[in-house]
Amino acid sequence: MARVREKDEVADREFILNIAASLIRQHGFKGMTTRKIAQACGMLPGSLHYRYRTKEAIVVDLMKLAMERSTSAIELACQGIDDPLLRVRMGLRAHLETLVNGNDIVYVLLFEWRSLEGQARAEMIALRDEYEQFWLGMIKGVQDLGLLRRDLSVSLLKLLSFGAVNWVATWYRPSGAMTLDQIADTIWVMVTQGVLVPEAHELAEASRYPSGVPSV
Amino acid sequence: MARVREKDEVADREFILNIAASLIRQHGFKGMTTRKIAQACGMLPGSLHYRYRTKEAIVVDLMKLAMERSTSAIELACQGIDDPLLRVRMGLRAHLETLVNGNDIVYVLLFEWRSLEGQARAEMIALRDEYEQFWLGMIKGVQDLGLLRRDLSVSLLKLLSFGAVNWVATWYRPSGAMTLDQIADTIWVMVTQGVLVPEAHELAEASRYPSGVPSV
DNA sequence: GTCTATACTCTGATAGAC
DNA sequence: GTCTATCAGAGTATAGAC
Repeated sequence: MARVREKDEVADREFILNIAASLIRQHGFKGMTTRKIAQACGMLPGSLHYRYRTKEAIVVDLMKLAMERSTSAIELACQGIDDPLLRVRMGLRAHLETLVNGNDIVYVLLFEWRSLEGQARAEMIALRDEYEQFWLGMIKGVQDLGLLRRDLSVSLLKLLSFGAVNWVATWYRPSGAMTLDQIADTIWVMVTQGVLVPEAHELAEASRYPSGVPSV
Repeated sequence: MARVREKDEVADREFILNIAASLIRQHGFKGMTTRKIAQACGMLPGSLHYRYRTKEAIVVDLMKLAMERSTSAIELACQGIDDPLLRVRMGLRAHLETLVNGNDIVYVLLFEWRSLEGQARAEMIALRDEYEQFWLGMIKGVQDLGLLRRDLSVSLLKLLSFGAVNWVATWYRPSGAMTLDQIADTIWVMVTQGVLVPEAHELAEASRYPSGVPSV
């Protein structure tokens, strides 16, 4: 009996949080109201307040769920793969998929954590850093094989490729011309080998700012 | 007399919009209140309402200003440069600089346009598309020289590199370890030549998803 | 665990004096 | 062009019945 109850609790939690995430994505944190969540869940505001005592508590729980989902999706995708290069490629694809194909929970985690303040915000930043640390480890696996250019900062590469991937969520539509596989493959080619034909690499390296350009 | 007045008007406009952008970046569109803007401008709410009849009108004007600034910064940076490769490199650097070193106006344009609804939203999307079209032209200049890999979509490359650049605004701090020049150069190397040593390009190309991985 | 009813606060916007 | 004063609505959160 206790087990059945527990299952229902979890299901309700995800149901509520999915709706909350969708509303936050549409209207932002301040634009999402507890009334709207309750209504979409078929409850009245007072009932939702029984589950979550404050609006902020909903978002904190939502982001924890997003972190769990994202991390486990990547771990699953990399399971049993030893080649560090392929691990990154698989992880990148898994990250992209949970971001755009799951629901709005991961999107909210990545784009709306600034909405939180004080303690809740610090907590989220810590969780996010942990997640990015995970990525850093994967990239370092490639570095340890001596496959990374030595003139580039690893943590900067992490942030830049993270940006290319996460930004996809701002424009991707399932009905669009590009499939997720095409996008993931193009990111992979761009980041690992660059977008220029090999013959042009020298030209790109040689391009220098004209004199007189102020340093930014 | 009329000229002096006009100068004051423009100055006031930018003053108000800078403050509004800063507040939106901190609290989101809904979290920014007209009262807060007025207070930070040393006005009372009624006075601000005389300048902008609705809250949405403030944001629309703000985004128009952001677009003007961003476009003119890039045009200035590319002025007199013929090499398409260098044009992109200079434009990218200028875009990055107005995004993180100017003030919060361009940030709000790129990250908060979803806050708008209806007519105002459509207007902003049109302006943004125009801006991205400008970038597409620059990238096509490189393609016309035959320097771009032919297996990649140009508009996808635009979106992906746009993502890598724009995401910088979410983590960059002027006091951080990286200078803007370092960041811009690393983006350039990553996007044009890739982050792997040339010897590893073959490995990256050869890495294939293991069988049994469902297509996403 | 859900409902009803409500207290309290903040918000965008307005009207009219100066 | 700025101020004072204020309205009507929406927001979070609460208290207590069921």
